[in-house]
Order: sequence, then structure tokens, then C-alpha cells
Amino acid sequence: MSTAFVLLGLLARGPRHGYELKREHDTRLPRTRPLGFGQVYATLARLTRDGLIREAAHEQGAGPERTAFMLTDQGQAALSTWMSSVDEPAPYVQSTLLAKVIVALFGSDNTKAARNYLMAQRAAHLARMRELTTMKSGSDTPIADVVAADYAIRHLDADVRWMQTTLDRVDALHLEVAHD
Amino acid sequence: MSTAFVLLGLLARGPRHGYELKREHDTRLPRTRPLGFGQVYATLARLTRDGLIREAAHEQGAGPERTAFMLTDQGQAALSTWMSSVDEPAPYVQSTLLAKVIVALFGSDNTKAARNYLMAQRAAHLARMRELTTMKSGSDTPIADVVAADYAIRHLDADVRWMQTTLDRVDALHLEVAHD
DNA sequence: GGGAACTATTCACTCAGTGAATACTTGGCC
DNA sequence: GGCCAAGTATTCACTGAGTGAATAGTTCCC
Repeated sequence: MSTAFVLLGLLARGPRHGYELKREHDTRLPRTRPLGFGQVYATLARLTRDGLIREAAHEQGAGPERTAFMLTDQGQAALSTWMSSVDEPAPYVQSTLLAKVIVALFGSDNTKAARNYLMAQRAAHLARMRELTTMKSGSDTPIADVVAADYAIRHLDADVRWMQTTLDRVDALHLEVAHD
Repeated sequence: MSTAFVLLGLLARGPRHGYELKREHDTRLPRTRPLGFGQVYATLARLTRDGLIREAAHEQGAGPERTAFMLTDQGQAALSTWMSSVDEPAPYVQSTLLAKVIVALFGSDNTKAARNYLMAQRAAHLARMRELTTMKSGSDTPIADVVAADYAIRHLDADVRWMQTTLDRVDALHLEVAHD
């Protein structure tokens, strides 16, 4: 995942220790996948092993002992490569929605279950989209939150549109899929 | 993930062994995340442990020894619950795109890297969309492939639209994010 | 001085995913 | 007849991602 690179990015602003990184992650990347403390330290260990970061300081000052990390030259290079590199769009689909529809079709001799699911899921998506739209337009919502909400809304909308066209194709799909 | 439930779904049509499940997965769910043999057997082991499937037969007939599995009542129940249950739309975003843009913004004193990335990635997405559209309209393309391609196209389109609006917000986002 | 909240890290564990290894069978080819 | 490639079927060892609890010291306030 990109967690490792996000940490590298945070470390580009100067040495940090694990706890700080976790908090900065939460404020800089709101509404993204929650990051556990355990995960931060595990990732830092891997990055150290791979030579992308190294210990900058062991402090035993105020509070518990803590270890700050900093980028190595290699880490700096890896970070800028990552930032400027275009990602190949995924060659495959990874979607629970799609899986459910297909499973619902070959598990049954009619298309009722699939249709019901598609309509119910569509309603849930629309409800969430309304929620996000309200939140987004709050006057004091940080821009980072707006950008993330926008991402979510666009993809929920993509799902909804896909569900609509799939609803129309469900009979044809059933014939193809149910056939041995 | 939904891999476990997809296997349950395949087993709903009758007892199968691992190798068969892997092949059926590939034909029934084309263009989805590749499923390794190792993963199939590991998942079957977990499902057995959890009482959702059980061994149906040990055959030592033609070819290597093989073990067929079948659904238990509990597994049957778990499958139909899963099929008909609506998924809560994800409460957070998980996107390399979003992460890259934000990291590119707080790692620099200008917005150039972020802009360049957004434009290049947009081009890559559009290219892939054209590819998928061509493939989709092939006269002999199975419907399952069309449905999967449609899913991919809709989400690539969602990304592209997000990248466009984000391009307009990049300055505001930079101010917010670069500020300590 | 007692307790709650915050700072900071570690540990044990499970799941997901990858690639190679093993082993037996079938079919084609010279 | 003998050999090799491809197909069938499963297992193993390993890495990475992610979760939740445990540990331990500090600060602050009543």
C-alpha cells in the first residue's frame, strides 16, 4: 500500500517519531483509512530494514523514551520517484458489489435476489452520498476533508450508475452465468 | 475480503475441490483480482475451521488425491445472509491518488509536482478507459466481462472527474496543508 | 496523593497474498 | 517403447497488512 510512502512524505519535513507520524497522518489525511499505532511502528521497521529511513535520535528527555527517524538519500529518492510516477490503472476489478451480484445469480434459478440486492444497495449508496454532500458544504469544513469527500462521492456515484446499468443486464448475465 | 463468500457461492452448486474452485472462479468472475491456488486452499481451511464447509469426499481415483468440500447448514445460512445484506458504504477513502496529491503538496513549497502528477495520471486513466471501451464492444465479449469492464470504466471516470476538480483546488489545498 | 488523559512503543495474533515445491497422470512425438 | 511437456491437485514457507491489548512513564487537575 501507500502507507509507507505517506510516512516517507511526512518524514520529508524533518525527523519525527512514530507517535507524531500517526497524529500528523490523521490531521493531514482526514477521512482516509484509519492508521493504527502498531502499523506505524511496523512500517517504520520495514523502511529502516530497506534503508529508506534511519534513526535520527534516541531521546530520553521528558516523557517515555522515543526514537526519531529521518529519510536517507535513498528514501528521499524513493519518495520523489513515487510522487511523480503515474500508476498503471488496475488491470482487474476488486469489488464486493460485483462479486455479490454474480454469486447471487449463479446460486439461484431466478434473478430476484440479485435485483433486490442491487436496489437496496443503491438506496444505501444514495443516502451516504447525501450525507457526504451535506458535510462537504459546511462552511468550516477543511479543504482536505472536502477533497476526500469528493473522492468518495464520485465513486459512490460510479457504483450507483453501474448498479443501474447492471440491473438492466441482470437477465442476460443470469443466462450466461447459470449455464454450466 | 469477499473471497471466502465467493467460494461459498461456488460450493452452493455442489461439492467441489480446490482446483475446481479456482478454475470456476476464473471463468465466472473474469477480470477480477487473480486468485492464487494457495489462497484457495488457505481459505478453505479457514472455512472448515469456522464450520461453514466440511469435507465431502476424499478421492484417490484417477490422478492425485483430492478432497471435495461442501457447504454446511451454517455455511448455507452465512452465504444467504451475505448475499442479501446491504454493505455499509465505506466510512473512509482508500486511494493512492489522493495520498499522492496530498504528499506531493506538503513535501514542496509549490503545487507543480501535484499538478504534473494529476495531469499525467489523468491521461493514463483516459487511455485505459478507451482500451476497456474497445474491448467491451467486441461482438463475442461475454456479458460477465462487459459488466466487469463497465465497473472499471465508471470508476476510472470517477477518478478522472475527481482529478479535474482537484486540479482546481490544488492551490487552496496547498495553503491548508503546507501550513504548520 | 489519586486518577484520568496523554505520550510513546511493543507484542502477539490473524488474514491475505505470492511463489515455489511436490507429485501424479495424460497425451503427443520420434 | 521411452521421454518430455502440459495438466491436475495440494502443500509450504514467507511477507505484508492490520488489529487490539499491554506496558510504562508524564502531566494535570481536583
